[in-house]
Amino acid sequence: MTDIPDLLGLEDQVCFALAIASRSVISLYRPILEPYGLTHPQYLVMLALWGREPRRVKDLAEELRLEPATLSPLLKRLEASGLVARHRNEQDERALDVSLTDTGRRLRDEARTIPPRIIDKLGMSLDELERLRHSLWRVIEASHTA
Amino acid sequence: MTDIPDLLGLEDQVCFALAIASRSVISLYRPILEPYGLTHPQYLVMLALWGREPRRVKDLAEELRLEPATLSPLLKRLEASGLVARHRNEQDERALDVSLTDTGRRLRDEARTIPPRIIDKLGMSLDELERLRHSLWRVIEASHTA
DNA sequence: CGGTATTAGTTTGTACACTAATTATTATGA
DNA sequence: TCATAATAATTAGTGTACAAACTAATACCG
Repeated sequence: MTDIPDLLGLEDQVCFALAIASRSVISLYRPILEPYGLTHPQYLVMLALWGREPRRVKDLAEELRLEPATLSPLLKRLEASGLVARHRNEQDERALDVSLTDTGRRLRDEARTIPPRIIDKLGMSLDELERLRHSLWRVIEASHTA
Repeated sequence: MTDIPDLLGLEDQVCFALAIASRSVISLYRPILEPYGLTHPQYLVMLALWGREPRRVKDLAEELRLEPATLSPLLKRLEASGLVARHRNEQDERALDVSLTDTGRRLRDEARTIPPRIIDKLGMSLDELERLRHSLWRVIEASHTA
């Protein structure tokens, strides 16, 4: 295996760049989301529910690419914040219907300012961000066929 | 604010794509790192130390873009695994010198197979991955001037 | 020189991400 | 019909990432 190029520099690793980029961008959201009492993962859950509700836990977990084990306490905290309600489904008592409260629905209007503020903070063109986003979904898909 | 474009679709968010891409790629490492008894963050620490040792905690934290609060228990566990040693610096007793053990140094040889295996799993060209990596560092830098 | 500010690393607390196990409900097939 | 397999969501356990607080050592400046 002497012909394996030495690719062990930390900054050579795409996984390292992905991890740092993810964390760095998410850290920009923190001060913006804090006044709404939301963490970034909670914000993503809200985005999913603003898009469509009511939803099953399993359905949300799939859309958010999370394990239900992660989502369960996350939803619990959102419910405790009064943004989300969870009710046992009547047709299938194993399932929960997760929906927004009125408060949760109204929050969408305020949340509309968030993406432009982040884009502003980054100072990158929409083109560039769009290209990045596409290549990210490219690698996500590649990782699922691996 | 009626002229703010509605950018609240979950999949429109670069941050979501970043989070999922990061997690997805990192999940590919898990079965590969498991036989070495390493988690992905621990692997990154090892990469940093293989690059240069001994190191201060603060120095490692900066290179890994981690908080010392995160790195401290992480190093503790690596020390417990026998891969890393931590000694109080003699010139400045506040500081630790973090170095590899012989076992830790030897692990580098086995680790050389890891990046090619991941690249193989992803089935993406080196060109494409390199372009991605560059744009990721681009956004990392942008987030730090924000 | 010595009191105070700063620094290095750790601990505590909270949230999250994954794996494994658990409980209750529903689907399946003999 | 009924025992068993599968499913939905939760809980428990481990590791990690960040923020705040803490302890001990060093730097600084009057």
